[in-house]
Amino acid sequence: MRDVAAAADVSLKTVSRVVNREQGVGTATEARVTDTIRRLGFRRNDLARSLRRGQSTATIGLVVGDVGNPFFSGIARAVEQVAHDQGYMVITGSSDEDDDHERELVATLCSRRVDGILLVPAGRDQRYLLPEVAVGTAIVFLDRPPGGIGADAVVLDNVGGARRAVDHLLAQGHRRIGLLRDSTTVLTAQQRTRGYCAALAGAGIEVDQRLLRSGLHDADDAARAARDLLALDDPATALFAVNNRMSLGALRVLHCHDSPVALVGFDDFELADMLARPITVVAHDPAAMGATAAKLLFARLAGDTGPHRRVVLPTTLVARGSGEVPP
Amino acid sequence: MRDVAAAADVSLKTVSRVVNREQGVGTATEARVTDTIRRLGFRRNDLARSLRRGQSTATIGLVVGDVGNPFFSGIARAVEQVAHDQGYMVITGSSDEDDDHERELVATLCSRRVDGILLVPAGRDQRYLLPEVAVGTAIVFLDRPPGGIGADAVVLDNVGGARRAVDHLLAQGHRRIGLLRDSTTVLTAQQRTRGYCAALAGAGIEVDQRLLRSGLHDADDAARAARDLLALDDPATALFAVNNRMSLGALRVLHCHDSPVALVGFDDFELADMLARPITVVAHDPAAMGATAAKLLFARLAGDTGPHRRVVLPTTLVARGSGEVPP
DNA sequence: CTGAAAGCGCTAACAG
DNA sequence: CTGTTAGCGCTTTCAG
Repeated sequence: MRDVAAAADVSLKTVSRVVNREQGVGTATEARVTDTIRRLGFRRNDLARSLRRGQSTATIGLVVGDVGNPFFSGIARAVEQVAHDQGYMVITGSSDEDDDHERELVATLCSRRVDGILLVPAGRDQRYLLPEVAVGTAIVFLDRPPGGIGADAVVLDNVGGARRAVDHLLAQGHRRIGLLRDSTTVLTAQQRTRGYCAALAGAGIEVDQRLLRSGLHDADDAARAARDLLALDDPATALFAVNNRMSLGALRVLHCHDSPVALVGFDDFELADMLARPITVVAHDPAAMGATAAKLLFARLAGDTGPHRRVVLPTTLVARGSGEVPP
Repeated sequence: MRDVAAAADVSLKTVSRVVNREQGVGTATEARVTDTIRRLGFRRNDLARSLRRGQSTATIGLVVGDVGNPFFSGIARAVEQVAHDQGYMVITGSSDEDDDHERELVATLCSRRVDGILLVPAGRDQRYLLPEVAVGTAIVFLDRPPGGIGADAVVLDNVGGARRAVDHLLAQGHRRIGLLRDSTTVLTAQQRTRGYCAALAGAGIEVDQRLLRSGLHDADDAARAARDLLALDDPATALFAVNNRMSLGALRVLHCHDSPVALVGFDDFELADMLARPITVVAHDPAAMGATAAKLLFARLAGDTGPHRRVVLPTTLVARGSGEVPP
């Protein structure tokens, strides 16, 4: 900028005015400066700008479990869209559902002075965020509510959705319904398990611990667990998968299984309706979740200081076949 | 930092030393400073740090067509992983395959002084990047080679992959093979069309322009075009879809079509093998592409000044059924 | 309409 | 082992 000023024979401030389209620059001067800028290939340094202005880096952070998972990439896409409309960029990080990794990502984002953070928490305790909140960083939770602190959150009706899924299986006459779930620490898995238990309780069925498989990290784990459940002395006749990866594993097993086994999965799939055995799911809208959370964040950045809000998005049971198999 | 220095009764520089774990601070002093930092909730401002050090913001930019598309989110995930290993974060942006949008995103990234950019170009001309390259920003192209400038690139064997796909259909006896492709400006679509034409030429078949459908922006467009092709007086007996969205549209049509029509698509799908009509695809590895490109970028950032490299990743034809249907 | 000086939060270079 | 000074590239404040 100094170089531009020297070359155009004006003061630094004048260049700054031109760059920022401020008023009060003579047309001739402006033309000369604009020209010099182009000639020298000058580009404003937004780092320095943010530093000096002391606020708004026009950047928000997004921490999800894994951008490679369509659920999260759907969120990411929507967030990016809203951010772009506001002139913001987004730094995305995947926590791999790991507590420490989550904290590390958040810390880095804060060090870079992002204006706000959209967080899908992996851990159960986000008290580590208290200093950041105090400093004024806006934070909105996605998919799972905050632990140990108050904050805005956009979540799904997990208990209700799971309950409806399992009720649906019960209505088909199933009594032995296996549960496939990932890490027990992730709150959504817990809530969906609650829905599962509530449905069974509603039908007067006691939960058989052997039908509950936890700590499954990926589709392969889920597939192994599904095979297990179908090989029990008193095997499961139906499966409830708490998320898309669990469903994927289950699908892989059921696809090669002779006697039909019922399956309902949480999270929808792109090709769900065109499968050999179209899968019945608890569907919801990841993009709506991302967009809602992002809008909430920008409302906070715009000065909204109302009480913490919790938005609960609905889920719908979409019957496609795999859930309508009798025992 | 000044506050910490004052509160701990040391100089600014000493705090800086502690924060950066530099040598030469008395254990007692260090403890005092560390304590004060925690007490005051101090966090180093990486913006100011980057500004002062004059290099490395430890951030790279990634511009893709649409993070919501599994092809791109697979890339994003791999890029993020490599970046994280290097202590970098990544700012991701979706161009929506729009030329202007691409330039705007790149400009913003440059203003933020990212150390490097991974770019899936939407447009055909990236000469606008010349000033950035001159300034030292590292740039690696993904999926499509640069236009008008020299730069590293990681691409697929598009012509070869498409040719094999169409050869495969020809081997089944097909003579009227429809082509579904998106924007004609996107180079990958052009190359895949070249492969299509080459295969037909190899079989001594002239290209029928009515079988070529271009400018399809999404799966819905592709579905409409596919229906058209099957409703011709002399209808297509097979379809070649140039990417996952085109395939999706075609699948949707073929799924409800009585007489079987052959289909081969470029890009693999997660559930491809479990579909009612398992889809034959030209498969490749998006994650490998992202990782390779990211590693190339970091090699450049580490000082590699060799000539521009072009890495061509292989494609494989995976026969699953939809491509093995006779006319 | 234009410019000079000060300073954002930090680190590099040099003292002590 | 610790402190002082200058300055990264920009904007803000105030004075022409």
